[in-house]
Amino acid sequence: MSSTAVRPLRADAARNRALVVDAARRLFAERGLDVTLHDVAEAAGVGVGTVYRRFPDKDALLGGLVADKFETLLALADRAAALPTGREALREYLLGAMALRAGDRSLSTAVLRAAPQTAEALELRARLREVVTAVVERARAEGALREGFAADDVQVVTSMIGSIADRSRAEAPDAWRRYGLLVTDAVCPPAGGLPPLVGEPLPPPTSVDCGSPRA
Amino acid sequence: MSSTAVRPLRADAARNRALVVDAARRLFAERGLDVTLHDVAEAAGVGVGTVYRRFPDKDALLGGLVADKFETLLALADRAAALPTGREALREYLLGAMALRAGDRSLSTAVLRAAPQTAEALELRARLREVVTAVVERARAEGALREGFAADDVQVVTSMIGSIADRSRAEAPDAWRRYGLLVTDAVCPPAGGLPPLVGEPLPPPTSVDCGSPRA
Amino acid sequence: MSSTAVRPLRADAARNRALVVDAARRLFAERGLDVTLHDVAEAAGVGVGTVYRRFPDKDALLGGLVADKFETLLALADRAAALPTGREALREYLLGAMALRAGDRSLSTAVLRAAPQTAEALELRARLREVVTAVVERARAEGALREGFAADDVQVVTSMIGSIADRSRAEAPDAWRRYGLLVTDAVCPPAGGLPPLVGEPLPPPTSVDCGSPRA
Amino acid sequence: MSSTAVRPLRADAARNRALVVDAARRLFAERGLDVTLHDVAEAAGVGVGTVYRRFPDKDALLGGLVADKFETLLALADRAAALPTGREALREYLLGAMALRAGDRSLSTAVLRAAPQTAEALELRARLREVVTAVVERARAEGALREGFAADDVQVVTSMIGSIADRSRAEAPDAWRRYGLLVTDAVCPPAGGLPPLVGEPLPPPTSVDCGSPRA
DNA sequence: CATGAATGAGCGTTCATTCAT
DNA sequence: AATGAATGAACGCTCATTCAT
Repeated sequence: MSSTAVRPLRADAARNRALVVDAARRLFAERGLDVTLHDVAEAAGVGVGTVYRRFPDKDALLGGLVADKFETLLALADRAAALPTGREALREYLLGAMALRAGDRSLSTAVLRAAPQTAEALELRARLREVVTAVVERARAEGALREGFAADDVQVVTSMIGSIADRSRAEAPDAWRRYGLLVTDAVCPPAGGLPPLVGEPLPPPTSVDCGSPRA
Repeated sequence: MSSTAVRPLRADAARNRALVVDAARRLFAERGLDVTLHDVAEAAGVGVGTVYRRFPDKDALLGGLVADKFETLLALADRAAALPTGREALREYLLGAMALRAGDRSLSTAVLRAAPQTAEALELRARLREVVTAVVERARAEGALREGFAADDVQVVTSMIGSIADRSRAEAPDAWRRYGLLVTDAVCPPAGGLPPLVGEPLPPPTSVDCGSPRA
Repeated sequence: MSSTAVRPLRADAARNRALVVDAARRLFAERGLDVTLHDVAEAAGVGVGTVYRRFPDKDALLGGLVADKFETLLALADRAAALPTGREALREYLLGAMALRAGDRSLSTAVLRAAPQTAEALELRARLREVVTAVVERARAEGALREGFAADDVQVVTSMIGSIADRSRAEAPDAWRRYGLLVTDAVCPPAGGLPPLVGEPLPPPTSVDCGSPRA
Repeated sequence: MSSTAVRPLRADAARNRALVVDAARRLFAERGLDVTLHDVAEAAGVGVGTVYRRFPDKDALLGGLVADKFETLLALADRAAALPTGREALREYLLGAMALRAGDRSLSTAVLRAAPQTAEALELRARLREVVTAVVERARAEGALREGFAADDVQVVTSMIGSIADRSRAEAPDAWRRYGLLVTDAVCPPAGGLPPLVGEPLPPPTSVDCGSPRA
């Protein structure tokens, strides 16, 4: 059992690794994927070499963040699955996943091109998918689901809302909720009929439409 | 009226500008935002310097593409507005705008950061907004609109769908329609009740979610 | 005929290209192949980008120098071939090639790993080889050649002497001649019998032996 | 004698030094001078810090290898000196030294820039020189030596052949012998007259000539 | 005006060397 | 004394932008 256990990092190394990950998460969340590793290193207060010591390249760093994200989503899904009805569970998960996604730009802009093919990330993803599928099927069984909606659609609609959040994060970090609810209601309407939309429309930004601005 | 009229470009200058815009549109649509201006210049058959003479920087060039887009959208809106019911008109416009947006990667990924404060673009936008508002209000008057939905929400939901299209354009250029209809139905349900979703879910790409991949 | 003719470089471009080539030749000759292209650019008084505009990468620059070298060697071989006897011709070429090689470190240290597969260089090399083969065969016909020596051995012995020259260039730029003559005499002895070696031995440098020090 | 004796290293320190030297010799011989000190440390089973404790920098480590080499050469020279004639002895030593040199890339390519001013190395070198001088003088006395050839020329011609070996080690590790014999014959011809050259010419590598390729 | 040559900061990455543990 | 984490200058190379021709 001790053979595969990685030796724990030295105290200073662990601290620096955490600094790097924190800085990376923050910068990627704020500015998307075109932050440089020099930026990350500087924000973490370490040298570039230190970043490269922990992560073989930029994608590995991004991939590392992704694994964290999966863990958070899995915890969310487990909490949601514990709710009494499928409807509540699905709405809880959808809105929760959207909120997570809305809070972190890095995981959207382009990040995961080839990135996180780590065994860890893949396994977490598989487990997450199981839980989400169960939740979706419960909602379907209750007749609470838009006909034809599938478990794999969950990540798509989440992503969609994420792109809105990326646009408005700076001025109105919660503006995405108006659209998150619109879509959640479309997938799985609330028990008591559709309420009016919350909040205000996102004003036309600068142009007819726009994905996620960078830098 | 003559006071705002900029002096018309000389014939060859205008032709060059058009060459640049055409080339830029094509390249950005094909290859996303990381084409170099040398690529654009070469594709346009002009020197880089010529591109810079017409557009102060890369962003301005991207912005320049927007004006064209507005014209197309305006034509679409006019056609939609001619339909007999507000419901039909709004659904036509929404799905049409989504389709336009889905067909052009350049205008999504990161494009319009500061973008198109040209007088031309602003005026087109204003006119477009008027037509869309009229369409939305007709739908509202018919009771065909989700309560609280506003004209300014149109560009937001269009953009949302665009981000999905960006993700899947390469493998399944029409995959966005499944979600475009989901959202359109949420905004303005079809007359005969909700049909099942069309198509198949977009498979999870590499990760939990992802905005618009680049390059 | 004009279609394949490359358009002549603009005056400034040609001047800068020449500056780059001159600087590169000088630096490579002095310091071997580990000069950086920043060094070359600085020595040439241009920006790095300019170097990269003319030569796609470092190897291309090295390759360019190689073509020049072949031309010089070819001229030498033609001159040597015009001498009355094969013995004189071969000795002239050997000592001349050694001298050229001794004067330029760049073409030795490691340069031509993969480098000069340009059509130009290959053709020059082929022509050079023909002329050298003719010279070698004339010497063989005269009985002036060490038995078994082949035309392809010429470049090897030249290279050998070059490595000596690299060692002593700084202190005694002509010290290679002692060994160049030793080897030339071994390949093709002078008409009147072996004279004593010229010059003095290269003193043991720092160590038992040493190829070509770098930097 | 005790005054120059440095305090002996502690047993473990001495063992570590030996581990480092062994690993360095092996890696440099295999892969040339661009192995990193991390590679050396890892191969030695110690930390990089330990390497630096024993050798102030990379050059010093390379220099450290030289002392070993001198010991081997000294043993070779002693064996050669025991042969009955000066001619045999000199040829034995020359070809043996060339073979040693040909077998180890590390000691050639660039290695000994500032190298081995250790007392140990200097003393070994001095003793080696004495033995070699004696061998050379015996050959001279027998009339077996090219006129003017000096003991200090031995290391030069050895080095020369080494540079050839570096070029061909990968494909034909014994190709140097053709040239080693050519040079040995030029310095000290065999008793029965010059035989034809052995082997085949080294084919022109990629270019007219080339010292010691790296990596 | 159009051209494309020139620029140089900045990219991701490496590695000799230092120093806290 | 030994370790290996940390450092940061430097590498080859790119490309948005400027400016001489």
